[in-house]
Amino acid sequence: MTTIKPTDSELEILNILWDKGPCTVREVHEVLEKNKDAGYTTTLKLMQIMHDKTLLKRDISAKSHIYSANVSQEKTQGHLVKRMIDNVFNGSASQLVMQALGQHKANAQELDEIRKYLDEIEGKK
Amino acid sequence: MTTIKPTDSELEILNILWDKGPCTVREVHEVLEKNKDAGYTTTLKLMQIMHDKTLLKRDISAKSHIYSANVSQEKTQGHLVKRMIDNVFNGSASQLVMQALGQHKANAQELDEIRKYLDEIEGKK
DNA sequence: ATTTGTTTACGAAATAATTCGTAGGCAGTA
DNA sequence: TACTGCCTACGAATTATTTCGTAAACAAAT
Repeated sequence: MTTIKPTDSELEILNILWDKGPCTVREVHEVLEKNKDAGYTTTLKLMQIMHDKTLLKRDISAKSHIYSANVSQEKTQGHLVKRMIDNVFNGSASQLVMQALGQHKANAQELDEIRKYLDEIEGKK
Repeated sequence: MTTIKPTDSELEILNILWDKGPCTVREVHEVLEKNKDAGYTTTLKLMQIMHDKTLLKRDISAKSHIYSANVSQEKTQGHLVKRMIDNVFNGSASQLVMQALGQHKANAQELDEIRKYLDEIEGKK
């Protein structure tokens, strides 16, 4: 089993690639720069390392290499949530759910979605 | 604003202290040993560092110092969940909730608790 | 009094993550 | 051709985290 455990910096980059699709280092870097200041080669190096770890794949046929995520957003989110349930909530998903809802007030539509999802789960039993 | 961001090792120790209350290093270490092997002084050092960071407080009146958590479990869980919502789920708590429920099948009782909690939230509007 | 065991403190090695300087390649332009 | 700008690769410094060896203090037991 492959354990997906990106660092915070890696996650920032993955988020950009999930959002925008395949990008050059330059494009990723420009998005990152909006929130923090880091040198271009720092971003480059990070993405190269992520490629080594197979978190990213790349197309090097052109001069500017094109990187894209090699792990799905859903699977990564799933892994991270599972880790949090185990390490922070002693295995209780419902505890996490309640903390999440308490933390960030969801709107009525979101709450409905969740209800529907609960029905779905319960229906399957 | 104090940002609570314990590392994985620190979280293991906090979990023990939240569970058992104030403990000596020895007591914490014995629990840790069940799951991994690490030297006693490693645990000691970690707890000293956590004390420096004010994650723990301690009573040094006796020879064996007594450590306890200096951050509440609830608040820490809250911070970590918020971080995850922001960094991994683009601010959508409901996305996290659904991933959590998909990840770890909750039992009927847990689902009920969640429903009740949803009602509570909605009732307040 | 000496030994034994348990404790803390300290320092430093080992590992992991982040950052960036510099060099070399290559394309476009003066 | 020579200059400029942008790209990758590489190596290394920096910072954070984890690990542990060793020494000193102290109490209990021999």
